[in-house]
Amino acid sequence: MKDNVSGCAVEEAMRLLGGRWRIVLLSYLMGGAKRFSEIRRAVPNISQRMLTLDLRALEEAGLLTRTVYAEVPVKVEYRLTDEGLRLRELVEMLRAIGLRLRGQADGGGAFLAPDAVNHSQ
Amino acid sequence: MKDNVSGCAVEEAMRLLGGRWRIVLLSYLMGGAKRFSEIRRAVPNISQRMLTLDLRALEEAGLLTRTVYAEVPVKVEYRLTDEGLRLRELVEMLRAIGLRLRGQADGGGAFLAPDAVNHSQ
DNA sequence: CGGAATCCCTTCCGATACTG
DNA sequence: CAGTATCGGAAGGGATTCCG
Repeated sequence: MKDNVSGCAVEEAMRLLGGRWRIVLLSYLMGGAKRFSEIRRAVPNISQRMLTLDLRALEEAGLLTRTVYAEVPVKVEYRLTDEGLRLRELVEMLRAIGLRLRGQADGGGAFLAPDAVNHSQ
Repeated sequence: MKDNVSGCAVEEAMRLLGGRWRIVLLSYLMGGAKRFSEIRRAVPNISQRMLTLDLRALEEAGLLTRTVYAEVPVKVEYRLTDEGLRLRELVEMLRAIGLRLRGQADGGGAFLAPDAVNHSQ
């Protein structure tokens, strides 16, 4: 029996973004539109299955668009919508929190630094 | 061990806060220290079990403190630490996102529910 | 190239019963 | 009052294989 009175908005937001990878994907796409294989290379730890599922979920939520180019090798491009781009602040805040909770300056490798995310496509 | 090049910071943060209730609990505690039964009443949908587990996890992460008063009816008080209070901005942002997502929800049941856990002090 | 389908394991989460 | 213990279902997530 569902009773979303207590669920409040926070719960709904977490239901969309609370997975292991979704915010990571949003973070990467902050740098501009990417194709499937690019994302795979950038986020090697995610399985292909979860990448597809998460991208679809984010698409359905209106945070990104998926464009299929019917070329000979199929090309699919993912691009944040205006709505998705609004989450940049949230993404950076979560990253900062993660770093602070661990009490270190890991930096997470390449693309997660605030400025590194901004490779202008 | 895993390489974790793909966004360890965000992943770590989501691992701590990504559950269904934890940010809701933090949200409620933003209004000041509360005791166990108070939280239960404020967030009726959470099971006692999850309430205990989540509070312990947040305590272990240093986001709140748990104080036991050895009175006749035992009293336990939960209070956000300085570190926990820093998450207010994140909580507010997630709430805003949840509300916005709700407002533009397409198919999956877009009804408005009151935000019962809005204790933004 | 960018998936979809299948299988299987782990984690999350709720209900219930019991305790200091 | 504020837990703990135990069980079982639901959901999340990974590996592999097949397909247009």
